Amino acid sequence: MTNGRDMIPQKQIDRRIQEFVEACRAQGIKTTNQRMEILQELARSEQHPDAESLFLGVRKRLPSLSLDTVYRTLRLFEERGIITRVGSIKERARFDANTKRHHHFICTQCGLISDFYSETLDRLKPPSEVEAVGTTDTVYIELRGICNACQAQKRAQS
Amino acid sequence: MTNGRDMIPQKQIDRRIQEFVEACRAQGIKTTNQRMEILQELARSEQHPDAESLFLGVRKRLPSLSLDTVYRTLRLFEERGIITRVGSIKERARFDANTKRHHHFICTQCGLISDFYSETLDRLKPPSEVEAVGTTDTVYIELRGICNACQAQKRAQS
DNA sequence: GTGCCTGCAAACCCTTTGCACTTTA
DNA sequence: TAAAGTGCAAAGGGTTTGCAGGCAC
Repeated sequence: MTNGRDMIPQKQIDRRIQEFVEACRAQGIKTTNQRMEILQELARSEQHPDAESLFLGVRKRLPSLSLDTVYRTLRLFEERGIITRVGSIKERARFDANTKRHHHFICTQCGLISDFYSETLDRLKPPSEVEAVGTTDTVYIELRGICNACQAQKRAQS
Repeated sequence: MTNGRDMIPQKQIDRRIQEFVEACRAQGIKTTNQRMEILQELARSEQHPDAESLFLGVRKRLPSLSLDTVYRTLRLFEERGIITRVGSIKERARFDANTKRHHHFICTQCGLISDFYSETLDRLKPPSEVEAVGTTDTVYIELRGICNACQAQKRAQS
């Protein structure tokens, strides 16, 4: 592998793998070859790859790997907080006809989406260092949490 | 239809429809019954509905409506800036092994995702009015724009 | 009347799942 | 060796598309 701009220092990756092995021990997850390689492939990239890219990359070293193992592994890692998913919680597409500038609160439990308005957030400027990467058109902000209804329900259950 | 809490004043909807008709005239889009009804259904709701909910709602008034017309209409409206989609630009899931607190810049043209760090953004607090809806766990921020490579390419073309 | 729009049905793509076999601890 | 993990193939769910007829302009 060449030292292209999408490379993370090997030292950092080793530390990440070390953390991972410990996390697995602590959580009772088996540290299989497949999982190690998938995590390493992800940790090594700065491209925020999708399941298929990871699959293609890891398969060079592990030709028997199957795509569904990649999906299963990523889901497992995400559930355990070992990795994160970029962007919104994936669900079906939802739409909005509100043309006034606004932001969303999203309940991670029931999926409620609620509009709110905030001049402070509207005025938020992207940090200048981002200019090195590109020009920002919009600052998308999403508050994620638990709505009052879901909280009340939780309290009632306990 | 009852006056539940998910209702938007009819006056506001009428204004929205009026805007829509004008936008269609201006852009040379036909104002069909289906489109009017779909937009009205969306404008009337505060639930940020998905394609299927809209389909079920509109079908009460337009029984011949098909689900793919709803999809086509929503896509058209979105392209023309008449409505917006909640959450990230929908594409396949992409993952991240970076465990340091960070944010993303996303190029809306090529899909590049780039990490950046900002203490200002890390410290951002949700506006207090959101407490009326629920408790915020995380503030998700995404900068959307055009990366330098895509800009250079655009310039080269013109 | 012309060309955009619609409904229908089938295709599509990403992701998930059931099952039998394999591997890890 | 017991339980967890894997590969395979097939299903699943949301979304898109090709086509023939229908409708707005």
